[in-house]
Amino acid sequence: MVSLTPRAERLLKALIEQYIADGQPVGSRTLVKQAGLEFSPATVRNIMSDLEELGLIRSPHTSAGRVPTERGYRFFVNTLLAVKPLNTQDVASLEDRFLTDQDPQQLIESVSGLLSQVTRLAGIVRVPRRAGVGFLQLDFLSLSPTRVLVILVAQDGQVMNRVIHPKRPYSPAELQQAANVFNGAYSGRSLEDVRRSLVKALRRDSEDMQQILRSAVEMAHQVFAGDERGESPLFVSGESNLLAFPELSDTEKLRRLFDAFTAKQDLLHLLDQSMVSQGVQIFIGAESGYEALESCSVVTAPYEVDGQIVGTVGVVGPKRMSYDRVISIVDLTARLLSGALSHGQAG
Amino acid sequence: MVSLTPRAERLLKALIEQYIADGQPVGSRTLVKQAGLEFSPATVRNIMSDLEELGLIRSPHTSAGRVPTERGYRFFVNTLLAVKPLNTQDVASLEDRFLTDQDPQQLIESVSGLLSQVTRLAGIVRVPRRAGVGFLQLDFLSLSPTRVLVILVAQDGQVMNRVIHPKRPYSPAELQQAANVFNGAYSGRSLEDVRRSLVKALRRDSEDMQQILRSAVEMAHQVFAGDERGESPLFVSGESNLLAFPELSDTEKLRRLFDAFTAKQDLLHLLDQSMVSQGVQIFIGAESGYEALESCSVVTAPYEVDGQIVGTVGVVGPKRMSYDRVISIVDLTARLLSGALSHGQAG
DNA sequence: CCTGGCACTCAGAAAGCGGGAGTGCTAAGA
DNA sequence: TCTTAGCACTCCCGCTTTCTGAGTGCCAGG
Repeated sequence: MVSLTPRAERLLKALIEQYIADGQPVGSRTLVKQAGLEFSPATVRNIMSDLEELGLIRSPHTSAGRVPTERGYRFFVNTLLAVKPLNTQDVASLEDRFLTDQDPQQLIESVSGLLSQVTRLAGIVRVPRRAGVGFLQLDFLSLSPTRVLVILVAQDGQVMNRVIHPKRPYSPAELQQAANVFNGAYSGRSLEDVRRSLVKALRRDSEDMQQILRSAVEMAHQVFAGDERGESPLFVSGESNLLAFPELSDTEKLRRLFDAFTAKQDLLHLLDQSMVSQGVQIFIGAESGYEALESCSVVTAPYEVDGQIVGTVGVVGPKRMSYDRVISIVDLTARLLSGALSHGQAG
Repeated sequence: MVSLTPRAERLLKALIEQYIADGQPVGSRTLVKQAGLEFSPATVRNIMSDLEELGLIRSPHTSAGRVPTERGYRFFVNTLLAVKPLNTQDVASLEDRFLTDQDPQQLIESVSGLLSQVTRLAGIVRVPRRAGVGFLQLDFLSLSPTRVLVILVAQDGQVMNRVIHPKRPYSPAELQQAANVFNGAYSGRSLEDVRRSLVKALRRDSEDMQQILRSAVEMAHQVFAGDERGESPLFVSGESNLLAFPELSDTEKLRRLFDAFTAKQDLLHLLDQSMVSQGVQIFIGAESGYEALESCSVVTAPYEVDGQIVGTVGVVGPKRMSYDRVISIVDLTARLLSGALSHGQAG
């Protein structure tokens, strides 16, 4: 870890803050004026020269000011950044958004929009994989003779549903019975567990299994299979906010970035990475390891249900983002979401 | 309506097709070569001059080729365009996408992604308002003493759900009973209808109403209320495809366009407009009436459930899109979706 | 070790300059 | 009367040139 004189630190901090504020390379003169430093531009130039040697800042070209490098940003967030608490108004407006009695799935999805709105960057949310959750109940509902609606409820209140087309018509009574048998057998076990049992049950296909239960198993298996290949567990909102940043307006890069938002693969990996440890994590530029994100920084924080990390929320923006503000917001959001999802929580 | 000599029509058609293909203003010489015309560039220039007077084409500047105006495009799609059927391969790949046993809601949502993939433009989908649909069944499921999951199933197989927090704990048996009573009273009626009755029931709050039914009404009312203020009924996908078109790469316009995708207000109005009549509709540039869309064309088609128009699918792209292809795709998609959503449909 | 001074560098804007694509017009030919 | 070849003209585009100003590095004096 680099160590700097207090003066150099102060200067670096001022420089980065200035650059974050207006995106222009900052020169010695402006820096002195803006930060109200008590030494001269020439001195500042000397110090900046040192900082450049350390790889913390660089000039885009000979006679421009200096710009932070990724290392500079990293040093900044690691040791210079004082994360100041959000003002109470921001806090209140965030809290408001978690007071609704929403279906948890929808609440989670809405968080990406929330984050993008308050940060004016792109918000992302990693939705929990449902496999580990407990299975609560299965219902069959006849829509028409050939179409049966299967509703599967998990213990955390998430609901999955799917229309299936059984090979022969079933009466409502038969369906009811099938559901009862099924629920009796599996209620309370984890989805993963149920899934494994189902696969085994289908393979063995034992004679002693009642016809109706086998149908239930088949149907439910379809639902699980659908869940498996299912929708991407990642939501992105507010991509268009990023168009406001000139440093991201290179069309080719922009396209790559937006493609990454659509493909979701890279982001998903990044968010999975951030699920292993608690608290806010920050990936600056190439640190993420993904080319499409090399002009961006990503700030993430995992959220929990009943003490167990199940997903991640985050924000994607240009490297020159207001880290202090963004960090506070992401952190608070993750905690509010955890609170809203955990049991024993009153509405 | 303008009327043109057959030669002029042929020329205009060739010019627009050429311009759609490569986005460059097209001059008399290239036009002769490209379209294999049997007259000379000079003649072409004369005809182009006429077309320009009619406002169908224009030069961006003195010595560039010609570019279609909106009027030109309009004439093109109205009278010159022979919508050729899609090749069987495209048809097959589209049809494939509608064969899955999906929850209708999800199927509808996925169509915007489908459209954006096959057209390489932005796909949009207007989701049905649910109020008119018939109500099928309500279920209460106890998640914890203070949290009850309400599951509402509509006759078209759509499922809405929401966690509510009743004022006092209810036993599973009570909940079951409430659901039974409720379903007995309302099953088969339209959501709109149920909603109205609920409001009335709550107001009157009659003594003869059993306590448990009243709770059911209250809970269900919460669900309906949630549905009311509910999520935006519009889905957009593949916005990033539009970044590939240089004519849309003006940052300011792009930003407006993407903001329109996020705000959804304008698009929603446009799609509602297109729901009033059947078949494909095309809005070229300013025809849509929305500033953000003035560099774009929008192609839409409504889809139906059991003969009733309930929503719209569409595509947003630059004015120079392959109208024939896009029209075919949007049309077919709308029809496949209608088929997949209508009853009596085998899987 | 700080600071004023000074020469130097270089991006970016403004200006100048072909080259070339494409036009409109005219006059001759069918 | 319609078509076509010819030709002068226009004006965008890409190129180079020039100029300016912001900012630097370095030196020498405090």
